[in-house]
Amino acid sequence: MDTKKTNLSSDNRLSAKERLLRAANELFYDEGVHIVGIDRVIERAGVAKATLYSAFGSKDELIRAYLTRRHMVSLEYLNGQLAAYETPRERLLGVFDVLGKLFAMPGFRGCAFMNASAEGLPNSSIEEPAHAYRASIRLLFVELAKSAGAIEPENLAQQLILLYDGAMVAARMDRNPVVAVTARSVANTLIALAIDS
Amino acid sequence: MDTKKTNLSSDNRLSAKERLLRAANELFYDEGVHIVGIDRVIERAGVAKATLYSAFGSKDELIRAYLTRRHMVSLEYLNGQLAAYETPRERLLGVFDVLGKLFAMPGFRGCAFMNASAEGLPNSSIEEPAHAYRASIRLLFVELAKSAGAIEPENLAQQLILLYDGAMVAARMDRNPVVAVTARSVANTLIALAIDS
DNA sequence: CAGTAACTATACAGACCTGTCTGTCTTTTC
DNA sequence: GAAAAGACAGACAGGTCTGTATAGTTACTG
Repeated sequence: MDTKKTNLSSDNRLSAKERLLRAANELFYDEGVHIVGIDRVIERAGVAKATLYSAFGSKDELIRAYLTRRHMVSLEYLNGQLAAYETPRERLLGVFDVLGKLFAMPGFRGCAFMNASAEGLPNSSIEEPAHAYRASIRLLFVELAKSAGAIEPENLAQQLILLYDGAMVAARMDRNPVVAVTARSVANTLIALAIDS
Repeated sequence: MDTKKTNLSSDNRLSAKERLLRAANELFYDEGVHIVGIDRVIERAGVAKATLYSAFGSKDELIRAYLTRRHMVSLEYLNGQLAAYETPRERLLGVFDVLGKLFAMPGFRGCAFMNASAEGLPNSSIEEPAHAYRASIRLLFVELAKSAGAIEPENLAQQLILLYDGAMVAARMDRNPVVAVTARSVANTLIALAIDS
């Protein structure tokens, strides 16, 4: 009836915890985990403050849950997109096609894990999900490099991660989504050198 | 007499404004512009709060001054290091040698401009010094690429910036300073392809 | 229908933040 | 030596933040 608030994060059919996670995802990613306060999250989620604290225990734990969720969703999305490519070599390049799409999306604000990590104190509890995410990305590149027949898969993976991170930074800070094309082209060169030689 | 506090930022021979800038540089870089409050800055600088506000007007303006100073110092350091190399081509590679040194320094916490940008709201006043810094880095790469005889200097510069940013991110997030070597080696390949062909 | 679990709304404590203001001390300058 | 300028310490206002506590409401369940 009262479909006045139409955003997903306050859809009453969803559990309070789910609405909180969605609201956290939107606000934390758009504005930063530090600037956004608890009150804004519960307001968007349409949830009482006590519910948040009974579900997550602390804001810190909510931030970690937001990052963990984002880790899962991002990897599922990436793997889903890569499934459309036929060979490991095409999938390696496909990563940069996916990046190009992400960069062009409205509201793109860079890598959530880089941003959250830059906001937190050194050795904060945020670093753990950030490391987990980076380990997953690295594993993806290493496995694909192996399957593609790279002579030194770890080395090729590290090179491609450089391009991946670099494209992320340039897309965010220079507001230049086209950098994904440059990264893809360099990746193509490096892959050829790592496989054909 | 009371040389109890021996850190540079409270050296009484320096002006209050200079001590504030040094204290801001240490604290903002180490812990983040958002987490560090005015009180900690003035305490480390050994300066009264009113002095800060008469010199800078606001915390935001102090942050911008910190970034502007850091922009100048970083570029001077980089150019100084590069002067030891003989050819433009060596200087292009030399950038990654300098990065390697930076990454290995104790207290390295990534790029101050990336960090500050990630902490600020979208369209915050922090973005301006960040953009200025990135423009300077881009100009450096483009000029060197031109001098080195690259066929498409802008293209080579963009490729090397990808490596530069990527190395920054990996050094910070993966705590892996050795990534500068990988970046340098890829840069060498790309430079050869952009010049020799 | 009674009881339980979960949620809402709201007020509050305690800490911390930026920025202003008052008043004192020191140093420089005429 | 007197006046003026600048820096000092510290209190304060007004706001925000996290997290807790209280009390009332809804919804399910045996």
